[in-house]
Amino acid sequence: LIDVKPSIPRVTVERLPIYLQCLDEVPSAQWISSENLAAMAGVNPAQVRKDLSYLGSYGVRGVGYDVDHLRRQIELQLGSGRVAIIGAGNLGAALAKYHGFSERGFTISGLFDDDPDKVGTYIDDRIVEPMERLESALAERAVEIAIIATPADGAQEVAERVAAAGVTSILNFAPVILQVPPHIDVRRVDLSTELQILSFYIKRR
Amino acid sequence: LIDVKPSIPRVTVERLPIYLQCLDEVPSAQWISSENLAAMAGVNPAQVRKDLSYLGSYGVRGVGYDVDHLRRQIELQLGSGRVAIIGAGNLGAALAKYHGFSERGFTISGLFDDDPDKVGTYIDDRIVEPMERLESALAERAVEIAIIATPADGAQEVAERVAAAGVTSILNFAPVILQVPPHIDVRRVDLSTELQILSFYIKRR
DNA sequence: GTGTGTGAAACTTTTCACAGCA
DNA sequence: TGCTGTGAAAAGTTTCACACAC
Repeated sequence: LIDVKPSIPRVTVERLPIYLQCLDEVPSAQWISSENLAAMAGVNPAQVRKDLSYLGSYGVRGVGYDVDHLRRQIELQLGSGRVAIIGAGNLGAALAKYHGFSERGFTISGLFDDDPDKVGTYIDDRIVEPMERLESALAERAVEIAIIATPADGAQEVAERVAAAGVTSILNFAPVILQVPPHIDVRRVDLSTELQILSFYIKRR
Repeated sequence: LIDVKPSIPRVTVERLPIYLQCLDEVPSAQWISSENLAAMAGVNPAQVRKDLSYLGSYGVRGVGYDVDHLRRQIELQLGSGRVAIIGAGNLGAALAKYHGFSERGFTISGLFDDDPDKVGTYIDDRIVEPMERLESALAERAVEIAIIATPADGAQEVAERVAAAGVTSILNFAPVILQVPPHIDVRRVDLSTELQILSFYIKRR
């Protein structure tokens, strides 16, 4: 047991998508320095170099990073996958119509709702399926990520159902803190929370 | 110059909305221990105590925290404010219809779009206003936070316009990294980014 | 010369552990 | 006795600064 930690720090993982987004604005077949990329991403150049060094040594000293190669390496780490959206209300429907997911390699493989008036209707050529089919559909289609876009009061139950169906990653838009077993990975997106944080700093100027 | 830092750490500010959300699930006129609140929030009890101690000493030794009092204190810190939504597409419209903002004390004081077909229409009894009126409306209504829900290619320009109009806090849903002067506070919500982070950890199990 | 890769230093955040108060 | 408030230790993160490769 000599050394056992080649793993990428959590904070670095959270910055990789930012670098990828910045690289999209740079022409292919070009080189970029850590200083330039840092300016685009709004971070320190040393941070860029350290972050990218976790992926391997892809830079060239005296030159910088090959934009295309770097983009491919980051995409390789972050990957892609099959997602299902649970809840076809305002937010769920907006997510179903959003095409940014597929640009990043994610496929929407299901859209579920418990409202009988919505089930069977189409949102942007994607049919709304009944909640009864949730478990079987997730398993059949090998869905890896569940997006919870239900109202607050249904979210916990949905989380338990998708977890029981074998999904281990959840993106939660419902304004509740989900209680899940430790092997389930939850990320939270809460709109009011973001406004509250901004508001905190407005008061302290 | 003896001591000059009573300020609340950034990470603590980001957790306060979580505690507030947890407290909403607890009956009023009750007491809660750091251990219970920590379990609900998914953090360590010592962290809860340290976070809350930055707000002052509101706990009672041997008993815990008064739920109502704690809720009021956190709300006092996080506050409320007037927000405008720029972009009335899928996402902007969903945000305009979302009632969670007002439950947390935020008022939507304007919804703007540059599509002449949308201007003048109503989304959930809120009228869509033309982009020409953006600056004057933000100033007149003393808007403090701008929510950018435009496509990627319009976002940077919108950020510059709202900044020029005096708004110093931006919640950005467009999938670009905004370039803004340092006194502007930007928070980013990017759906693909969240999926990519989840996907990274799926690959490493 | 130019800009990466990386140890070491500085700083931030989390967790421990226990004194102190109801 | 039970649980907070908080110094001090541990862990994690950022930044510096410079050797080294192109």
